[in-house]
Amino acid sequence: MEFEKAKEEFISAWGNLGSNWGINRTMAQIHALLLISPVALTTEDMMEELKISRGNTSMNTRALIDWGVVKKENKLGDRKEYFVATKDVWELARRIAQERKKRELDPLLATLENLQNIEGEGKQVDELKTITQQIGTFAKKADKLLTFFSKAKYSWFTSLLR
Amino acid sequence: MEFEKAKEEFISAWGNLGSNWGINRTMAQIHALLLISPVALTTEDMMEELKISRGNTSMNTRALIDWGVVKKENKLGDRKEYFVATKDVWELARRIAQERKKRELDPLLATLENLQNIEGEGKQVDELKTITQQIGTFAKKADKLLTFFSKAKYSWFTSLLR
DNA sequence: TTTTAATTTCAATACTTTTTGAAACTTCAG
DNA sequence: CTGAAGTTTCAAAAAGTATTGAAATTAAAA
Repeated sequence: MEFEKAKEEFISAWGNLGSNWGINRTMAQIHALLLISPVALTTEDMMEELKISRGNTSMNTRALIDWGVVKKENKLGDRKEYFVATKDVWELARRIAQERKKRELDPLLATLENLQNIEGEGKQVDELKTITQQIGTFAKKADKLLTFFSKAKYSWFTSLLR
Repeated sequence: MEFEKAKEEFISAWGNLGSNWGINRTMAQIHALLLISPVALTTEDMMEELKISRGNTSMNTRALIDWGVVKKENKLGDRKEYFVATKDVWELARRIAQERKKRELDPLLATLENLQNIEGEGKQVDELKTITQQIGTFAKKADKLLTFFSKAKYSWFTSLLR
């Protein structure tokens, strides 16, 4: 396969994966572009490659920096900002896990906590109590696992498969 | 907390969680409603409780059935269809993992496979090759793990935490 | 078979999210 | 300080997604 074609395919695949994950398409595409670039890129470079506006580029590189998967770089004697992605896939997975835990699991746990003391009795109440309790137990385990995951070494992940 | 209030909170929390996962809000809310209901519900029941249209209810219960987390039930001498959710949280987690693997990981693996033979040489090509290869390795491991997960017993999951 | 209850489909509409682009802002150099 | 290069913000527009509601379909009952 020709290089340009392969590059497009990769960027598009990463964009798709992102949008299934609640990460917006452009953010994922910028990330893909940085991942495969051997050098740091400027806002202009990204705008040009992905045909997106300056504003969009700015917002989404910032979001990537917030996720901790992209860093700014400066070059001496150059006023522009340059961006590079963390190339380590394991590190990337950890960051994503961490961020999603923060956004999804933590609020769920808080709500379930809040639902602890449901008043009244009867079948309906029992059912609600049972389910929230079960989900709570499960979510706490998932939480622990994700916390561990986001601090673990790659070798731990690999060893799970044996 | 009063029962009605708790019920609303739970349905709303589940709906939120869903929409962070690329599952639409209504689908998740119907699911929540069925999860906490001690009896099977009809389309009418769900429409009324969630204030949604007949069409919406129909589409989303069908989707839940496709995901394998809701089942139809019939009552003798009653023409209506009744719906129940799988109440087993572990079973639910497995189904979701399975479905998401199918939708996200499998297509990514296919694309990476497709990107195997990139023509040309130079830094850019090398970088693309390196990254796709790394992601491929990681994705294959994640795939194995998810496959295992979606077939495993709850006790396996629990034992991970020790 | 015909009638009637229930369900599904889908074009139109409402709603949500993303993207643009230009103005405001920041920062550095002269 | 002033001007130029670069970056960020945000209201408005575009694009994408979900929801409605009524017509079409299906299936049980009479």
